[in-house]
Amino acid sequence: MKTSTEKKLKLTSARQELLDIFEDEKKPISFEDVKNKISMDKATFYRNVSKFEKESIINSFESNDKKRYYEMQETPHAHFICNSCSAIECLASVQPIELEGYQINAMIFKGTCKSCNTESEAL
Amino acid sequence: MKTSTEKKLKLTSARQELLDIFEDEKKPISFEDVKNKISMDKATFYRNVSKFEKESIINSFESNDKKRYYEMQETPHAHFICNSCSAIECLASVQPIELEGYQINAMIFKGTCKSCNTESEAL
DNA sequence: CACTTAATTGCAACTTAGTCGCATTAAATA
DNA sequence: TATTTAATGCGACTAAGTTGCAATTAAGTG
Repeated sequence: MKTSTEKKLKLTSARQELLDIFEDEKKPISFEDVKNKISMDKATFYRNVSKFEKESIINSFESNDKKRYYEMQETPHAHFICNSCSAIECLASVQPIELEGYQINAMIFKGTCKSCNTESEAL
Repeated sequence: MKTSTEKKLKLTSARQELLDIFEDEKKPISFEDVKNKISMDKATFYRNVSKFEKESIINSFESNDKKRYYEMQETPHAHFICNSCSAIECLASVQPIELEGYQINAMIFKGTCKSCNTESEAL
């Protein structure tokens, strides 16, 4: 990760708090997911993740549930969103796709996840 | 498309209006896109697209702009969402991906589309 | 360290996509 | 055409995310 001076972002306590959380988490998280753990206001949360994203520190995408999910920008990988239980999984094994003329930064698959599949088979 | 009796859905004028629009459009549309063309209330729009989706008549997904997009469920295809201009394109050529244990119903790619790519190169 | 300044914060008010309860209306069926 | 049950319009509501503003704080400078 680049330092705050390189990015000309001040390293405030709110930002440190967020960076710690994002580094601990191994999957994308929404404001809802962290609102009880953090001490900052939601406006501060949103303003900071927005800045982090502009500086390429984190990535984000919208899920099925009208919420935006954020995660550290580390090794690029695809995501799977379950239409049944809304779980989000990171897919390390899926190879990035090439498309003439397009620059692809993210891949999202939707459908039914492993555990929801097994449940419905059991019926 | 299955008939309304098979689906036990009444074929109301609002539903006919929506089906006509979805058949005309060749790309996913949001409520915003059609609100001036339709005569029904927004609650009716949302209730109907929700029923259509349950009955597998249409598909939907969320875009970058916090809006949900709907389209007829015809030949399955991937979608591309441009992070720069928010345009949504249907990608007929992309082959569906298989993933052990998962059932994949939709594939979404995000990045920069052809025209936004060319624009930035021109600078 | 004290001083300055621009960036950041909290707060409250706001915006907007989508939902919900309810009384009214309109399909489908007999 | 009478009955029934689903569907509609309306208005009020919800919740994610945004914005303006005054107060605060990080970081650089002497």
